[in-house]
Amino acid sequence: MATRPKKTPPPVSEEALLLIASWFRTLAEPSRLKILRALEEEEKNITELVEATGLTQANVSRHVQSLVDAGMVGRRKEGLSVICFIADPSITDLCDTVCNNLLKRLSNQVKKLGGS
Amino acid sequence: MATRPKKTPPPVSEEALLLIASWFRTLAEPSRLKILRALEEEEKNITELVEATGLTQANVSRHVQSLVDAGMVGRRKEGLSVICFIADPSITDLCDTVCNNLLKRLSNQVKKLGGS
DNA sequence: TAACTATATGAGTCTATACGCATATAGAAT
DNA sequence: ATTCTATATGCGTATAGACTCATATAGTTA
Repeated sequence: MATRPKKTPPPVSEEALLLIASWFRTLAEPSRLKILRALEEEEKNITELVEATGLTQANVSRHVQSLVDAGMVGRRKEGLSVICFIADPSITDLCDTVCNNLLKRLSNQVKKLGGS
Repeated sequence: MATRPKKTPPPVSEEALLLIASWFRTLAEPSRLKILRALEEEEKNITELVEATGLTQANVSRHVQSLVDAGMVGRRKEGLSVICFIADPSITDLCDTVCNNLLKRLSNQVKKLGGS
C-alpha cells in the first residue's frame, strides 16, 4: 500500500499539465524567489519588499501579483500599505527540499571534479 | 528543534537563486512534464517518448537534454537507441505534492463559486 | 479641496526559449 | 562501402514575459 504502483496509467489531462507547469513557472524566477525569501522572515508591505530585494516598485508589485495568482502569497490592505505574506507555508518547505537536492548534486560534482 | 526559526537571516546567494530558479524552470514546461510522466511508467527510448507524448522527435530530444542537465533524467545508450529514465525519484513525489496542492485549491475555488 | 504617499498598471523594449524544418551524426545491418 | 535507423543539432520564426519609465489610482492628511 505504501509503495506506489510502478505504472501510473493515463491520467493528467492537458489542462492539468498547463496548470502544474504554470505553478512551477511562478517559482522559476529569481526575483520572485527573492520576494518569497524576504516574506519568510516576516510579512512585509510592498515598500519593504522593494528595500529587501533591491527590485523596483513596479516590478515587486507585478511579481507579488503573480505569487498571489499562484496562491503562494496573500495580501491585505492596511491604510495605504499592502501587506504581503506567505499564504502557503508548504512553499517554504518545498524550496528547502529543492535547495538541499541541488546542494547535494553540486557537492557531488565538486567531489567528482576534485577526485578525477 | 523541530520548529524552524521564524527569521531566516541573510542566506541564499544570487547564484543560488539562479540555480533554484532554473531548476524550477525545467519543470515549468508542459512538454517536459509530459515526458517525465511517461517515464514514470517505465524507462523509454526517444522514439517511444515521441509516441507517448505526441511531440516531435527534435523536441523530445531537446527537452530530454534539459531534463538531463537538471539532473532529473538519466540516459544510457543501447545500440542505436537512447534509453531515458527518471534519475531523481524525488521528482515524482514533488509533482504529486504539487498536484495535490493545486487540486485542493481548485476544489476550494469551485466550492466558493458554487456557494456564493 | 489640495498635496502627499503607497501601490498598480499601460506601453514599449529586449531576451529567452519552444517549435518546425532540414540536416548532421552515430551506429547497425546488408 | 552503402544504406537504413535512431538521435542530435543548426537556423529561423514566433511568443511569453521581465524590465523600465511614466502615469493612473486609492487612500491619507492638512
